[in-house]
Amino acid sequence: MGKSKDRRVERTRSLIRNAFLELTQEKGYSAVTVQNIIDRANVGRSTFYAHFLDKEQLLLSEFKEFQDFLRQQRGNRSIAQRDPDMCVLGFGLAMFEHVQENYHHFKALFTRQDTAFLHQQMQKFLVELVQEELMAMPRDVSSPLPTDALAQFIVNAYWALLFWWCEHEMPYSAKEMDRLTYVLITSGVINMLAPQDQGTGRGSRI
Amino acid sequence: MGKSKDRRVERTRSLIRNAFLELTQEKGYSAVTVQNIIDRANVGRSTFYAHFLDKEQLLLSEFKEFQDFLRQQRGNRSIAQRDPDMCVLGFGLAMFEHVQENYHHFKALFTRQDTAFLHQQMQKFLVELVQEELMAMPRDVSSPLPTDALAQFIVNAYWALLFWWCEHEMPYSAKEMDRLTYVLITSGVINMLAPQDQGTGRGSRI
DNA sequence: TTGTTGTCGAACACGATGTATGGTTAACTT
DNA sequence: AAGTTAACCATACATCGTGTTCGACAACAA
Repeated sequence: MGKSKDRRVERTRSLIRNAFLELTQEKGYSAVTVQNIIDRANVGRSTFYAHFLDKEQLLLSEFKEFQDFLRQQRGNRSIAQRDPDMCVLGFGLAMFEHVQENYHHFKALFTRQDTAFLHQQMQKFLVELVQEELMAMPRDVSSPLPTDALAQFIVNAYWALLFWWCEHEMPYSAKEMDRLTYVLITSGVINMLAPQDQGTGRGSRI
Repeated sequence: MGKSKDRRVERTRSLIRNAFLELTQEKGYSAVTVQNIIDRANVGRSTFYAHFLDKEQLLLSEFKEFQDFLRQQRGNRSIAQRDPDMCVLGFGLAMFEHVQENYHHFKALFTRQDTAFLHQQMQKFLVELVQEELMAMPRDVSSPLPTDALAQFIVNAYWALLFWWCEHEMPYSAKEMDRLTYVLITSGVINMLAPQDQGTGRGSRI
């Protein structure tokens, strides 16, 4: 199971998907119409609606693959066996690397203004993942900020730098970016977790 | 000058503006149509288009007021005479306070998913302001991250917490939020500015 | 082969957009 | 107070994109 049933649906979905990505790169998401897509894909109108409810659903299905990838990366490294230096966002490096590989798709889908709602969607998803990680860590209960706010902070920091990195054509390596983001975040976070403890800024443990 | 010329235009713009804000609160931005607005405002169709090019322009004109407010707040405190504890985002506190006052408008305009492009717009604007502040500060030139990336980080941190705060019906005071955000940011930022110097987390100077 | 299922393409109803026009009235001007 | 301006209204209209429906046909699985 899991394999395709009908070669036709495979073909059609692929045609639509490619046409969509092409057009999005060319004109930006909101400028692309369903008509454009089915013209480029050479596919009947009703066929499109047989596969996707919407232009937006098509986008989200694309975006879901990225989500699955990240969720998988998170699973790969259990919290216990993880390098302490990498523990703020276990899949942070993997995220930078994946974006680097799929640079053009990512830029088309995320860089434009008209896909801003994707950012929100993405951040919401990431916040959940990070929150789970945070909750699995031993931390001061009397911490001034609740876990979800902290997660929001961390995710936004990662996303901000990821976005900047992508907009500026990736001037650093994925590893450097992950490292920079990590340093930028952790010392501040340390203070939130254990206010009495003076963070050294090079602390390897949270 | 600066005053209104015609009472009619004042009245009409106000009617449209209010109808728009009401409807946005009720249905969310994207669900509101021009037809809805002019019905609620009891205004002719052509009248609407005589004042605004677009539904989007109407939104942006609303949003521009917030921008002007922040720019003004920044101007109020010159960088030199500012309390060192407040120097990451000079207008940070003012921003939290302003959002608190216009809570419902803010929530209607920024909290929904379909206005996500406003976030981007807003962050872009804030990044420029923060970047100016950063450049006016003495800092290590060999800093690993360029100024704009750093500004992006700071703005996203503020925005993330502002957003969280607003979504959770403001569980803390504006002052507390500003303080928390400040602490969360600075110690990490210190490390970026002067890597050799070990940040203490309570550093009062950048 | 036979029945099922994906696809085609054309047509259609619907809703929203933005423009144009000529008449009406309220607000400014003197 | 009377005259002038221009903001407003109602209506109509062309346009465009959407999402649905339907009968005919072709590819698929059994």
